[in-house]
Amino acid sequence: MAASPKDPRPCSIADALALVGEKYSLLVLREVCLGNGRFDQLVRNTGAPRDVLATRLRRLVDAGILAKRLYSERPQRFEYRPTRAGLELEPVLLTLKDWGDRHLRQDGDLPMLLDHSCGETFVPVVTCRACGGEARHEGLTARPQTPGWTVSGPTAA
Amino acid sequence: MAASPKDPRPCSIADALALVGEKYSLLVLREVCLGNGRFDQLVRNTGAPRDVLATRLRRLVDAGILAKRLYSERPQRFEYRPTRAGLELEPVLLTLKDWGDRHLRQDGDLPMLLDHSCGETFVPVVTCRACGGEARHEGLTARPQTPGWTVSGPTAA
DNA sequence: TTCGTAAGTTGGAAATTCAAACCCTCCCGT
DNA sequence: ACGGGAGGGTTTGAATTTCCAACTTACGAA
Repeated sequence: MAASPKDPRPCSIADALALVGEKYSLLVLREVCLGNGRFDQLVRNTGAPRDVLATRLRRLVDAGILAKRLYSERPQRFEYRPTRAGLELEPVLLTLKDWGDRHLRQDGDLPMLLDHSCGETFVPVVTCRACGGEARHEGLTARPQTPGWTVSGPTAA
Repeated sequence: MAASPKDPRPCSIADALALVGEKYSLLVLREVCLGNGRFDQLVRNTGAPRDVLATRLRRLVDAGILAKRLYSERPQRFEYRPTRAGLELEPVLLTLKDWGDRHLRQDGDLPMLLDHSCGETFVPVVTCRACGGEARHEGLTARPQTPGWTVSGPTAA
């Protein structure tokens, strides 16, 4: 069956959000990346209801973003850890955190700081792999690859 | 009233997701950043139901992420555009798109390419503002600023 | 034996989502 | 004047999800 006229734009952002865009999923990933991968920790730290958490964890494991690891037999107890693919979502968390730090809080009451191995406090900058320059909206041009899906020129503020 | 024992971890990621983490919100931002800011374009390109879209748009405007702009009086017609704060969420979209491109598609069937002003195809890299090095999980140490909220050491794959 | 911990599952009420239809204002062609 | 059609929503009612509390299972400790 072909694309119906009501299909949305084909897009990797949409596909990614279909996996990790549900409520709590990225908070779960945050905790797991912080090393807090046990069920009860995830409940406490994310605020997710236990049943929703169980559903999210199944989905993230199925998607290959998290892996379940046994940390105790008798009684059997598991903990969740990020896979390679999960760790590669960390840049999304870092840029989101930075945005929240800058726009949703005044000044210095940041709930968490990150130290980089270079010795300084970590602040993320998104750069171009080719030239190393910081990504700016005006420097980017979208080129849709699917016939029928266009964009409407640049958007100035 | 103090923090009840069931409050989740204070976190800018959580705060950011409370604003833009609902279904369709980031897709709306994507379209608006592409210059497709009209209601019917947003319906078609994101797939959001019209009522949900109206709710999301109100929220994003209230949050100062989008602004409503009149592009025609008589009949009055509006279009939505990103504010400065909205544009600053673009790095989140860029890193999410890159993750989706790399993990959710095989090979070269990418639905959209970005050209950078340097002349090359744009691929995002998240780097440290201080040293310029690429952000890697092992190079980052989380330092929670709120008493009672800890992390459990590094997480290796 | 009873308590406590960890990792879920279950049941039912409450909140959201969805699709389709509807509304209102205007512009246009005849 | 009349009948579309476009654009930007709102309304309605059914289908899904979410939420919360309680329950379960499997152990280890006192």
